[in-house]
Amino acid sequence: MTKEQEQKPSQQEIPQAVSLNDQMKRRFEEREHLAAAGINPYPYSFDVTTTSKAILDSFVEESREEVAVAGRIMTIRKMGKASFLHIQDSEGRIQVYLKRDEVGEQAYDTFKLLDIGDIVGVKGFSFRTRTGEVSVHAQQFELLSKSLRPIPIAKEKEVDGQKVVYDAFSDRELRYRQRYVDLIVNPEVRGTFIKRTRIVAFMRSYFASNGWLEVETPILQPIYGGAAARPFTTHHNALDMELYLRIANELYLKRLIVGGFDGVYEFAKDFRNEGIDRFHNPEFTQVELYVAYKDYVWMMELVEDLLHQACVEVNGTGTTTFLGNEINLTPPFRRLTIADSIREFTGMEIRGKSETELRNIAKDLGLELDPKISSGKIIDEIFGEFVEPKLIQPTFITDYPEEMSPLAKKHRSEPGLVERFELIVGGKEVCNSFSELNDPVVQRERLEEQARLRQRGDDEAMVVDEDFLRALEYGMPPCAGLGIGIDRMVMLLTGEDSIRDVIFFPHLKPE
RNA sequence: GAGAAUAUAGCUCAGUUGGUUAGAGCAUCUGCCUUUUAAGCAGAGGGUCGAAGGUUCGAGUCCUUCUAUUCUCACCA
Repeated sequence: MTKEQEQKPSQQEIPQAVSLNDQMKRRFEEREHLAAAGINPYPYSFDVTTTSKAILDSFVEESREEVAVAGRIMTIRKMGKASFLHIQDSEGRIQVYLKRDEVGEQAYDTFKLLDIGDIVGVKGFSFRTRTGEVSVHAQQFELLSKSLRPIPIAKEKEVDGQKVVYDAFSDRELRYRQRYVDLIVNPEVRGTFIKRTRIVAFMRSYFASNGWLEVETPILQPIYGGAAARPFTTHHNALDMELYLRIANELYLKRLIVGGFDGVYEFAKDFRNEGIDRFHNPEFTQVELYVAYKDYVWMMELVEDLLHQACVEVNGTGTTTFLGNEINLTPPFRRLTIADSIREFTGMEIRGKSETELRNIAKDLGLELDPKISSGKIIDEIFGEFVEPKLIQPTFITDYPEEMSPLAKKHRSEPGLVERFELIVGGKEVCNSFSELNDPVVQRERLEEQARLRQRGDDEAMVVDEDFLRALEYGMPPCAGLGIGIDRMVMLLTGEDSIRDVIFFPHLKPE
């Protein structure tokens, strides 16, 4: 501390880092006033006996049920010697009626110092006001936490049964940067995230009830694999080695199938060093599931059932609205091979075509292609451009070219293809699955082909993972694998149209 | 990475072809009000107009650069 600072006694004890407007200054002063009056602005606990929702749900006229609730003050209407306020807890809001003659003059004077945003505890009884709102008639109340920053006030009004919100806190940047404020002020945000948790919990119980094992595998990986993507790189100091944040956990889960588990799954944070938009966040959640002795046909049925049940679980129906379209998730979903889908939407036949022929087809369709990309990628480009955006209702696209799918097993009857499907909903990929390749010799060939693509300039092609190949050489049973993007699935089931609205703290550049 | 839009009070927004001291509603403060609910009535305070340069007698407004966000495209299982 410098001499200058020492000599200047800080009268208000306001942290320098906090920039103050008049409202904050006032609240800092109020905090001091309360403390000076012997009231701890941050006491230790409060005995809550019920919630706002429970009071409203169980209200019986004239019963004067004793309650103790706590929550954040969201509205205040002072009318001289009595006041109304709404407090908000985790379940919703309830109105509190505070009368000087009831709580005492001292307590009422303290109340008059409080602000919207403060957290209070109230003891009293439930009753219905003259205008009909079930409320708590306070007999005691106390401050539980003083709020020093003014929260954005959104006022609500019922007009013809419709709720109209005035001055809603709507600045997207502020909402994402200060999600805590967003959650306080915008109740539907809380609802979306509760649904997210319920969706994950439902999937977890669905998998567990089949006897499969939830596992954890490394996030820091010496060799990244299991998907085509650029990784984040980091460094381990003690070992002095490069490590990668996983782009997928596929290869580790398959090692566990080799190890003898019949079914394993992991809800995994994956990291991909790519662009950010409303469908991509650099870190995102994916569940991967591997089940021994099953194939991709079996997995399609599982996906249909899982998605439909998850939708019913959170929405009460099998339908949802996604990107402006009504989506019906009632099984069965349409199944279409990728070649048939391209024929349906472009009229072009890609089956059995050479790389040059495919390039010409793409050219005829008006696609400009990077000359480096090979036939699998060309098909993927055609599909992504002309087919995928048009698949609104859930559709399984199946039987991809071998080259696009180095970890999938070759098709049992179609040469050059693999047993793989993606589920497309609303024009977006929701999940990806295959009959897993378990022939170690073929797997080595495929990975070596990937290495060649990599040399040719495809920096998303996979790397040869010798330990993974060694595991396969010990023998992996036939196996079906599945990856579901949780963030997109939550978007689908909640109707949110940006990934930022289903991730609490989406990635933003620093302020 | 490219283009477009946006950035004004705590929140939501006005602000004309550049022209006195930058406005409104809510929030805040003071006073009144013991069943209100977008409570009400009377008064008051609150702004480095995203940042930095420039043009001009004069810039919230025009120009340049920068920053962030949003949207579109590119990238992207």
